[in-house]
Amino acid sequence: MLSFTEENYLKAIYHLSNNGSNAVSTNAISDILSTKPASVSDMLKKLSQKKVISYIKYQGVNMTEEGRLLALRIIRKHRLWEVFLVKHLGFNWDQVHDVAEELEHINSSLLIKRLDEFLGFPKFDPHGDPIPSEDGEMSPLFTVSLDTLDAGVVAVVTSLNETSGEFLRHLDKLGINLGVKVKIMDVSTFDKSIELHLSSDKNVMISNEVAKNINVSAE
Amino acid sequence: MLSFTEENYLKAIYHLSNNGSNAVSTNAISDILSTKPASVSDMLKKLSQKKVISYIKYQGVNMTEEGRLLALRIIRKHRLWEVFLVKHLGFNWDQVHDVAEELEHINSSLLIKRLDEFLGFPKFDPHGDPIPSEDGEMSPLFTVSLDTLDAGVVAVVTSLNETSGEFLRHLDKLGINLGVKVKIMDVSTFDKSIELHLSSDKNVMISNEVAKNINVSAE
DNA sequence: TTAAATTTTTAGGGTAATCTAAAAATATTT
DNA sequence: AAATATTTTTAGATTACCCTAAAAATTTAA
Repeated sequence: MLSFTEENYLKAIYHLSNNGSNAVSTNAISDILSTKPASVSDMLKKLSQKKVISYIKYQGVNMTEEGRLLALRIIRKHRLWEVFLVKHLGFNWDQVHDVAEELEHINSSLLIKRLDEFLGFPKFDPHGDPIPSEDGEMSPLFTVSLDTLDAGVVAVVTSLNETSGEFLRHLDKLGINLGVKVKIMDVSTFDKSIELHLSSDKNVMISNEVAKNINVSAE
Repeated sequence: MLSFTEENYLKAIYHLSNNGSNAVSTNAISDILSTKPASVSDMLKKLSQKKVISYIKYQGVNMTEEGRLLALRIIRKHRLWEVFLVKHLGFNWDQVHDVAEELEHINSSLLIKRLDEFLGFPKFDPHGDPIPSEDGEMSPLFTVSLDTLDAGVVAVVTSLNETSGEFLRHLDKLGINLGVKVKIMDVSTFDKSIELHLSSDKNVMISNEVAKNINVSAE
């Protein structure tokens, strides 16, 4: 059984390792969790003893299969709660993250089983990210980031690489949401900023930086 | 802002003081929370500094108005979640307590506002206990415990004084639930055990001990 | 009303998670 | 490949919560 804090470390490591494949550095973890590298070193020893990561001093961290599964269970809970908050409690997609961050640590397998059922076994959360099954399986997303597409291509926004409130509000202002269909009108040769035509019939300009953080499935 | 643990102490004190009216002893708190009296003494100092209780050494604890309100907010969350678990996730009334005990500490006023709305502003939880409003108001329950009634009286089960799984399962076996109408058939002069006639047309015997823990509203 | 029993508090420690400062290992640059 | 810079770890403290053992206050009983 992992503590609240241990669960947060494990989740951070999972995200940084992209799905458990890469090794993760101490500093990267301390950055994400806003703790000091020294604290991370301490925690890595503990998680290593609990066999959820494999850890060689100075060599970074890898997840064990057990750790990967535990992380996916937490992510499953997080994303199911997000669906509940948006679909049933009328939350906005940029309001759910912090609350889901708390709810994901509630421990009750019955609760999650029933919540999943209640929600109709959703496969994706409100940001378009896939919800892992109880044994860690996920529907893959075949997506690319907006900055890789050429003029003329039509695509649908499916997920984001940035979840800060600032970024989400910026997108809201532009009228860009999950599920919005966009057409690439022009890619500037000057700074690679992109002109988009939205399904709302509006044209907007986004910087290359913004485009990098928007994932779409091309049609 | 109170910690998870501080919230649990405050809630325990609230319950023991019946709604903030009586003084509460250190031992009573340590019993309920399964900690040692020494730990309680430590915590009382902290809660006193935070002005949620008033505390004079060796004299027991009283809640401040601020503390009473905070306790009621936690109880409000607990009971709203219980309604959600039973009404929407199909939990049994004897399965909700532990999960609600975790959910009650999630901090988001928007979440609770929306949950209340989603549930249709319920006034009572699945055990028949009243749900406090945001500013601590509750619908009063005019109830008596079953052991105070005489033969011939008809009443409806509205709440319980015991919430242990054992007790709840015992009642389930007997066919006694919230909302069940009971008629007192006989009160034994030997051990004060009571024969009940249930709305299901069954007759059952309950001990005086059990009767003491069942509250009813007499008709 | 004094002695005994009980309750409550203090003193001193332990563990989990955090920190700062300094040391050790690794990586980069010249 | 030696010097420098960066990353990571260790050492030593701090805070929150909990413990045991002993002391102090209060309550009960003889």
